[in-house]
Amino acid sequence: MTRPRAHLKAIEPSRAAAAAVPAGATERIVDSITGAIVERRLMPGTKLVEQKIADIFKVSRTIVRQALNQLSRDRLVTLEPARGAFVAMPSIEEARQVFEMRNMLESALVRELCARITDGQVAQLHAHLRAERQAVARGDVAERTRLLADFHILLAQLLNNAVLAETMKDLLSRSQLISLMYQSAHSADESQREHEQVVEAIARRDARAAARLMKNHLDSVERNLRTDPGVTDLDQILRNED
Amino acid sequence: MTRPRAHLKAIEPSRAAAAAVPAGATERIVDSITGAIVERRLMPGTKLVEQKIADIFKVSRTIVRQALNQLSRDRLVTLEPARGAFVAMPSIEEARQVFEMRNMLESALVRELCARITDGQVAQLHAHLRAERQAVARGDVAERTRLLADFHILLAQLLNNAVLAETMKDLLSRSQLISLMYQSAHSADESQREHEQVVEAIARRDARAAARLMKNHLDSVERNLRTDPGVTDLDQILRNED
DNA sequence: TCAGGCAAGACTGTATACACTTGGGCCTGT
DNA sequence: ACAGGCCCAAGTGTATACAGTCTTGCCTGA
Repeated sequence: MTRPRAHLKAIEPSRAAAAAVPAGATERIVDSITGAIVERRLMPGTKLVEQKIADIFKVSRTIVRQALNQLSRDRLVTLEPARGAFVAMPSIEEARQVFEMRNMLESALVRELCARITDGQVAQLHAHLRAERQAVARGDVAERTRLLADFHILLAQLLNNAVLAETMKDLLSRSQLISLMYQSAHSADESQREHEQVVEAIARRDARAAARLMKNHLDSVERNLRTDPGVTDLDQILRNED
Repeated sequence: MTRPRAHLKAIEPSRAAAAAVPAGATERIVDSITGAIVERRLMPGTKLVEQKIADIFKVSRTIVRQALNQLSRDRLVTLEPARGAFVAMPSIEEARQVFEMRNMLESALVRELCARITDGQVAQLHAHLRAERQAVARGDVAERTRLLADFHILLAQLLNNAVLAETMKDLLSRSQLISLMYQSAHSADESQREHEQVVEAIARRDARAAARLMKNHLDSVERNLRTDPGVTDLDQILRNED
């Protein structure tokens, strides 16, 4: 089983984050790589060589290893003993499990939200939807992807539950990795409209409808995954010169 | 704010796990410390000094740091920059959040289980309940604590969902830490009986009842937490000579 | 021509060394 | 007697060195 070649320029410190607190060098690397993965600049299967990353960020391998360990706990990276770290390639079965769990959590989440949400929070949701619409309209892929994921995290945050929100973040980054591996045919446009419907139901405090619409949304995303990976090792080999 | 003194003998390699695969030295340490925490041999707030742990396990600090990092991501350990690692002291608010999330997840879990569980799996549950009863009857505190927690993890496993099961493991160890910090008045006996009721409903494939009973169970556990920490820093100082 | 094996390079895993920060005891001055 | 400040021990944070393992390309022999 061969692996794609690494194009590690993809994770360069990108943002002005470089000038940020020198503390949390590890976190800076984690964020950069996470970003690179969900924004599809690092493809699944790519090998992440410690020394190269260390050079890019001007730190020692010690720090890089810490970062890779964290990423492996988020399941964005797979560590193979004595072989190295690779961008994860979640299986179909794992995808099923992630979506099943999201279904359970998010149905319960919106039901609870209907019981407790304030008008101010509804306004927050509407503001988020507006941002989503704009990003979709102007075809800003990176931004719309981020916003469509953040929608679900925002729902968790509105319950004032950091524990839940953290879990949602994990599930969402895994979901994004899954979507890009199994090239979702689900259009951003469709997702966005489904978000609108969910919020509408929440605004009405209609728990039943909200839960049903959320379930539909998640099912629809999952159903639109291609059952054969859009990204295979072999596939990567054939197109790794682009 | 002063901290209790460390009695780090509590985490000695304990089991014959020492003879296990030499690979996964890090994991061995994580397991030992996790065990020591949930079995109350390490109290919340205890400082975990890297070199001492390294000596106990005969490894370098490098390995210990990896282990402590993992534990901090499980929220069993808190890392304070340049000060060290401490057994976590979850707040009341965090406890609320953990139980709220468990409520959402586990209600949905048992509902789903009612729809899909096989007779063989019901038998597995009955076997587990039998083990619980025996541990409670013979007053084996460590074992009954483990089994009462494993019950919830077993439910997740029966759905054939490793992602969910992993999350449940996390939530359960956090719950155990919470229970021991806020000295639960909830008797093992009562918990055990509530588990019986949940399983009975599942065996009947009565989703409504199962979800309701599970919710009651979790609420009852949470309600029985003392709202003032049973373990305080000060408290620890006063009794740290025992 | 091709399979098998071998050796060199690349990379990971662990230990160790060193710099820096923190906390506490001791000393001094009032 | 007590407050304030200095200094040293303890411990953490990072880099580096070294040992072990895996990969790959080359060479040999059939």
